[in-house]
Amino acid sequence: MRMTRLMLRTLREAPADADLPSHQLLLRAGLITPLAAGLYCFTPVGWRVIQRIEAIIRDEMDATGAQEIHLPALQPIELWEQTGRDEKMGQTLFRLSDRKERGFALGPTHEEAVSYLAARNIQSYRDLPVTLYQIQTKFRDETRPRGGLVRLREFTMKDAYSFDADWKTLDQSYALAFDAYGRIFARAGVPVIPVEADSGAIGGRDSQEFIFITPNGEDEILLCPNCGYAANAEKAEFTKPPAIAARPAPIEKVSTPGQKTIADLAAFLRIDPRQTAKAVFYRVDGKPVFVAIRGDLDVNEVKLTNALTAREVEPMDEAMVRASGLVPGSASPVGLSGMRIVADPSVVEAANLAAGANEPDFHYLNVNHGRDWNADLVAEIALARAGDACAHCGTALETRRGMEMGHVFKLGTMYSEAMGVHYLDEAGERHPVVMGCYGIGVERMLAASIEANHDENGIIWPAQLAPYEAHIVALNFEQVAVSEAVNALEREAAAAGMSLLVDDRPDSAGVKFKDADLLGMPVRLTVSPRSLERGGVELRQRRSGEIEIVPLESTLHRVRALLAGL
RNA sequence: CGGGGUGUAGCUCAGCCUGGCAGAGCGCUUGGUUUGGGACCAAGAGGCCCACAGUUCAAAUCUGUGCACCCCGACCA
Repeated sequence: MRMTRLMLRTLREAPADADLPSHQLLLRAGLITPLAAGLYCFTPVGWRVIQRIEAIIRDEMDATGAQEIHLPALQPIELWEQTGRDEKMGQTLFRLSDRKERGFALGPTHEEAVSYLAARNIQSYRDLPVTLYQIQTKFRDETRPRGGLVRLREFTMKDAYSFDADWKTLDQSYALAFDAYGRIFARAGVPVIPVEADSGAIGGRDSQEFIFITPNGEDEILLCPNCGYAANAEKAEFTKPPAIAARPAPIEKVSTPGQKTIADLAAFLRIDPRQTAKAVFYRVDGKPVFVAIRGDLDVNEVKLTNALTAREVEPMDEAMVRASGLVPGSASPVGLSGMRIVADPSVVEAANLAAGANEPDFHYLNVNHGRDWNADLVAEIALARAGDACAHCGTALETRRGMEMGHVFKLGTMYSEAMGVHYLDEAGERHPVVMGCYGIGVERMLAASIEANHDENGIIWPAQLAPYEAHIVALNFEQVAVSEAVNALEREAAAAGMSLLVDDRPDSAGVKFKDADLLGMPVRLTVSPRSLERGGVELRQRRSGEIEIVPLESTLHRVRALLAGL
């Protein structure tokens, strides 16, 4: 492709509203153009990269025996009502209606649709196992799109779904997908680590995320430097610091003027925060819930949501706090009525805790669960933090930020039961199919690859993502010797199925070199009177900056050899 | 949805406080000189100053209300 024909506009400066390096470079290199929040147009060069990513995904998915399909993005709302997810997805689901006022939704994911398809094509154990996948547009009315291509409202997802006769063979299907993911991300130049994750709105049992560790990520990951345990903060297990042992003593009310936070209270009473009970209030699906946890710990809202099998958990607003008769800063589970009390085991097992007295400026000492108050539900709801002990080996956990690149779930039978995906076994008995699902965000992968592969001058494409295999910078293109050399390279590349980007613009050398660095092709070939005089073409590797002069005849051969090694 | 920020040329931004002709650099067009790291000269094109309402003789500027976009938190690939 010649740049004089290519629709591409590079920018010297990054638009002011771009923060992430990937977002800035995508805009500066002219790969995308914003249309609205969370919506981007892809230019010819940008789209080529998307297609390269999709090609890698297809290659690796096909290699596992998965079969590509295509499902509609536009779906009748009844499909979502069948699994109850029209409710569960809430505002995230884009809804619309047709001319006859029939309700539709734009698919944010495709478990329902694929189950519909599977139910009509899978009948016998002989049809199993099977894994289906598609690369398709998803629509999510995100509360906050962000980071350029990191979080979009319309995006492309590779979503795969496995169908098995039982959990044992699901494990095999899951392992196949898991291994394929490792290869896909490696080929795209995105280093990832698998971490344990919560399964969220998709549901199911085991689930793991492939996380690209980057300070620009949205997720918090806890890592054990010793045993390698890795989990999303919302899921992470840890060993809590032990409670301070004590024999139950009589409850006692004390004056604590102005002491509202745990830190204040502990300092005022000269006790360890572990000897206090913390009260946090939540609005759970519209109802007030009182949550008690030991003072040195924090509540993990995802764990809380799961423990309550709730749809929505949010901090209680002030109006509800007041209406509930709670005294912020001195709230107490003792004598509390009118709302559910959820407690972390830490606060149930500890003795003689300091807790609020539900009266401003007063706290109780020696509060004991089972004697002074009772929880309606005791569940592990503590949030793991940096420095907490690894549940497996006791080493202090570390935290990192990360970007979720892919997510794999063992769904089990929840969708197959709701959608009627059954098979008959050898004995003629009917069973729900056991499902798994596996997703990758295509645009996010592009963003992550740039995050992982760039320098101050621009993008450095991994060989398999590069929109063109080499970037020819032609200087003095009007000179016959130069244009003939370029023509020869183009003819040879076409015959060999290689793609070249040829800068045949009349601009100055500096402009062309800057653009070549910005656009980031792994190999730059400079063809100029000077290079020809020196014996051919100047070949420069984008990542290393290494330069060599190669004879014209062997240039593409050399390029191929280099790309194979990248 | 809560908190913060920003809306002026394709991009980066001045101008706004203290109301009075719409600005600069880059980019774009034309002509010329250049051609190994964002060259130079000359001449141009390009604006509903986010929208609406108000105050005023007069509004990019002051007031109000919306809207859009970005960033931080609750959701997800």
